[in-house]
Amino acid sequence: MSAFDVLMERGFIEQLTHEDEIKELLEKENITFYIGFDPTADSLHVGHFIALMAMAHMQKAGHRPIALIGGGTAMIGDPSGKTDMRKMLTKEEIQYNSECLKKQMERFIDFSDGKAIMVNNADWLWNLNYIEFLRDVGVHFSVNKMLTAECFKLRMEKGLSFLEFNYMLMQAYDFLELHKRYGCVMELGGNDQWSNILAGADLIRRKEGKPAYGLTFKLLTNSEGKKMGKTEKGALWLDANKTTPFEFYQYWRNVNDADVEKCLALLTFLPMDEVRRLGSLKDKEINEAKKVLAYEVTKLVHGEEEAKKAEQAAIALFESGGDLSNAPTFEMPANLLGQKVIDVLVEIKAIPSKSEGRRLIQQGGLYINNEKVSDMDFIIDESLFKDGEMLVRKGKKTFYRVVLV
RNA sequence: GGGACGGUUCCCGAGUGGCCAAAGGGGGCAGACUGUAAAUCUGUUGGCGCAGCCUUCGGUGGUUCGAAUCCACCCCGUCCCA
Repeated sequence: MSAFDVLMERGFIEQLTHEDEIKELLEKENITFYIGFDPTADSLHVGHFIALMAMAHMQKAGHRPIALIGGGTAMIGDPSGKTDMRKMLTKEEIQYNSECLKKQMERFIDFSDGKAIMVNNADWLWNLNYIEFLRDVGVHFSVNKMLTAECFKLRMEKGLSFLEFNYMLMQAYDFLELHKRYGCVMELGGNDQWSNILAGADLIRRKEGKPAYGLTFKLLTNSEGKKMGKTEKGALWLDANKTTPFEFYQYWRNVNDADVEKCLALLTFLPMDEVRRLGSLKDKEINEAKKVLAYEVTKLVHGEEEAKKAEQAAIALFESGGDLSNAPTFEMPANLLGQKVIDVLVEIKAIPSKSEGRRLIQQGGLYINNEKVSDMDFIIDESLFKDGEMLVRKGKKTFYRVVLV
């Protein structure tokens, strides 16, 4: 089975520059392709994870991936599909972020023995000569055409700075550069990158007279078409310090019934027969599929050990039994004993403000050791701790293990 | 550079001297119903020593008993003209 068939069957593909040619190419040859990641934050998130999965599938099929870190393009900022210009990052921030992304990617892709390449476009973008670049690359771009590009549509209403307008040229130039250096013939990316990918492929055809291809992935959306991978705290990060393995596990444990199969196909390596079987489970049964999904994705991102811990914690909290020690934990200094719940919870940062705590109690959403707290002045004392720990529950799904220290 | 219009609480967006912690929607949180799902319904959504008080409406000063609302200057954005 070729990489093309795998990506198609698992539902990765949204658009292709040349469907038939790409299909044939991926069947008959081992190619070099690239995916770019701009270091706009110090961690990758789920959106990037899809791309990494696609990269891994391609690599398994014998193709050579180039993971490009956009240290240069992050200096510009991609306006594609965004309503406003992003905050400009400093060179230092970008360098720091680049290092973080690099470490994360090494966990998913095998870079040993030249099986994959990692590059940073800062290496060639930071020292570009403006005049040379304009004469060399700029001539090949039509402003008229760019203005009609989908990726700028939103910005034609709210304003687009010249800085960001240049992003497309930078990315196109990357593709050309990788083509020359490594014989890279294909760029993959999220569907929001379609215009940029086309620009790069066009540039190679014009300047080199050689074919270049592009392919975009479906954005991870739920059955209502909304972007997935967002939590109340923002993105669902791959970094354990930004999104804990338990939170990460719970996110997938709670996906909509309708999205389970799609997620299994995109985010795990389970065989498609198994994916389809799990996806076809109905009603309560589908919870089994969700457990598999949560476990598998967490395993890929955080490793088997963390995945098991997260699973254990979930069993302990929701099904009773299992090992509680892996549940999210807060430490409570012993000198807080004798104070009101609200004060204690705010102090250990389990809730952000006392007003919120009062609201919780008023609405009957706070439990200690599974008993509802209805008294605003409820006192936390030592008798609540069994073996030095107490279980606080906020609403139905948020649990904290509080440990006395 | 000239002119027009804007900058409101997490987001969108009403408010144009006191009745404004500020309509409405989105999102969030909680409750009911459930399957740790979805949909639906209800409540809630600045902080605190919570029948009261304190801090918020781009910034700084001013007018006024009283300003998100009026005035001055400044900063930022969009549009039109140059």
